[in-house]
Amino acid sequence: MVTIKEIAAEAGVSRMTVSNVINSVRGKVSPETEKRIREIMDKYHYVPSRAARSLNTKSSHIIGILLPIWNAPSSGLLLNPYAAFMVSYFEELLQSRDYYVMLCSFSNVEDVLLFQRGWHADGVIQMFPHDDAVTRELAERTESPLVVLDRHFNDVPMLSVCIEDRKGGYIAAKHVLEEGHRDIGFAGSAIETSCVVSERYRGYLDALEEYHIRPEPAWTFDHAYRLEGGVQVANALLGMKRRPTAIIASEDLIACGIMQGCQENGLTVPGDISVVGFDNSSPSTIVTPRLTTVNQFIRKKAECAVEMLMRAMEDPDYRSDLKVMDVDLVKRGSVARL
Amino acid sequence: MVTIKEIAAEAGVSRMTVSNVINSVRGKVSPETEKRIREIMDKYHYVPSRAARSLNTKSSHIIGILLPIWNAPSSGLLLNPYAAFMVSYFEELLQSRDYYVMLCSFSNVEDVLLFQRGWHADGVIQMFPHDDAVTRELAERTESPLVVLDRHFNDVPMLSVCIEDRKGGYIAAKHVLEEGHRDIGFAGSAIETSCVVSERYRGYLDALEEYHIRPEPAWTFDHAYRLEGGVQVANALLGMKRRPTAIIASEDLIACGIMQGCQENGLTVPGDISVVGFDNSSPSTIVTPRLTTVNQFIRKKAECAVEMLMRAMEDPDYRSDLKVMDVDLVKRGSVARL
DNA sequence: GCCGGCGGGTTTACCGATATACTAAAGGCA
DNA sequence: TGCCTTTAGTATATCGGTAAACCCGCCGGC
Repeated sequence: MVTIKEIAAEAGVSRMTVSNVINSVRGKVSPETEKRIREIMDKYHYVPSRAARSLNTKSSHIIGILLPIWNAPSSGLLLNPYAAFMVSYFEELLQSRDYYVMLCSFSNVEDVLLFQRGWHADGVIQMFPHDDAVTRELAERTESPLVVLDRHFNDVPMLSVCIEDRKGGYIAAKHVLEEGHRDIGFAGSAIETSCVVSERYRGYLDALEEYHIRPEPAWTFDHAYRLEGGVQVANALLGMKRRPTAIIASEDLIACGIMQGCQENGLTVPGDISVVGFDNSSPSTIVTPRLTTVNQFIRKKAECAVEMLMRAMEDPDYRSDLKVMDVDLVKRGSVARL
Repeated sequence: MVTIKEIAAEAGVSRMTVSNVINSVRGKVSPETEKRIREIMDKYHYVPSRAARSLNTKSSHIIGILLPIWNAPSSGLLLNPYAAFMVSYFEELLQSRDYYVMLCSFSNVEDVLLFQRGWHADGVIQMFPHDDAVTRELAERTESPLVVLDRHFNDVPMLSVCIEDRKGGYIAAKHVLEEGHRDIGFAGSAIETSCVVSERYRGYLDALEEYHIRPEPAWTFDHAYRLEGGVQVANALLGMKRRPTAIIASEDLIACGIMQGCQENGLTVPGDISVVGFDNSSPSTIVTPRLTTVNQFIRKKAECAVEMLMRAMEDPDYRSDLKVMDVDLVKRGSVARL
């Protein structure tokens, strides 16, 4: 593997001159010399070593994507379609700016600090902050700029990109209300502990209140995790004397589970029950009927997070900000007019 | 940020002694000295710099995951659920061995070489080799061990992990044959150009031949890409005077599209038409009825690829190998007995 | 004629670790 | 006692770059 030394030797200049060519330092190298050096670099397909570079410049060009490990191994976050989209967008946006994505699964804050110190990551992004204590500690102790998705604390300086969760819950419920539904349930993964879910739930309550409807406690389903959680909700629904005519789910996958559970037991969607999802992720178009869902602009969210990170990397005073991204409703086939 | 120098100074030893502690070199440091040094390292939360390390050891501990860019940006590979699983498993398996996953999207071989040279990646993994010319060139020019998924050439030394695609196509078709079907179609994304798909197609033909059935050309659908491709196949099916009673898809998402297209037009699955998918990826459990599909052991495949890579990194002579992973059929609800 | 500035370089030190070779003291054995 | 081996280190060079300071010739201005 050819190094800057060999290039310099062959060009008959010092290494520093080659370095100046690499970094396009203006007014340091004559056009002829530059041309000569570039030709030699091309000839040997020379690429400067990132490791050697980062040693001096204190900039590794590595961005860590933090993937929390929940419990079992291979509970990998990427298994969530929304996360997979996110990572994919991050990779694209960052690589185009010459930053590279390194994945880092972690179970506690110490793991992250180890990662940051070891790789000298220029920045890190945390997705799915499921544990507030961890997120808070991370925000306080991180050694390079951190952008957190979907969570923000006002009492700690931190950079966050969130979405209008409450509005999302609201427009989902409002939509079914406008379609004539009055008996509306809610199914969420962790209404109590997950801030995202509780906000969505509050939005749902807001809409009901607007129509002077008191929510029926039996129709609020907590701890409905992923597809199976949705199926269980459907089973519970099936056993009820009086059922809601519509149900709002805190995530698409839960909505899909509800649809599946209903359809497998003779209830049609949206004929017997209307369902609204949240995220507009890939499952929402796969099911039949396609799912009406609250759309997050994932791409814009990713762009926003990257912008924040880049700015924080340049400006050491930029360590506290919150961007809240809008949401809208994608009407597809899972809601019927009553 | 504290470095080895400060640790050495505080411990009153040379940096080399600290280095020996870090690397647990036996018989180089007395137990007392080691204890003292470790305490100081802990006190400062010292973590050795990977960049500095890799400069000398020629081992960066970076593994690149190559994500081909097909055409438009954000055609990101991770959007494919199978790919997301794979990357997630790689990340987990590699990090537990102290190797870190760096994502690298690329549109040509030159991009990959730049990546490898720049980061001194210890190894790279290519997923979704859609272009044989690129894969071949990559295998020839790669600068660090390369493991290719789902593609192998016998005339080039290369390390590959494939699956029994032909067997997969065969058991899918055989299953519906055993269930009494005789009019069986096939829908694939790129039968001609994608080796994976063409093998699956051949397996399908094998099964038909075993039952002395001549395939009906009108029931072979090529260029059915992703969900929409499947929907289009369904639409084509709907317009036919004589329809197959079952259809084998080369990927789950296509199968889901077929199901959706049929269900939206009054055809029931599996009542009117049976569908078999391929991959056993997340969409297969989301749809109703759940999809009968050919299962790849994705986790095992990932483990196998990682083992190969590790071995190749140790043994410079290990540069040609092919592992073919088994497949089986997951019977769910999308196939009816005729 | 002298000084300052600029273009186009070079020299030297350093980033944070490791490899290699070397040393000094202690222990084993004849 | 002398020689060899082992233990526990140190010294120095090096990995592949970059930062910072310095150098030199030339030109323009006063």
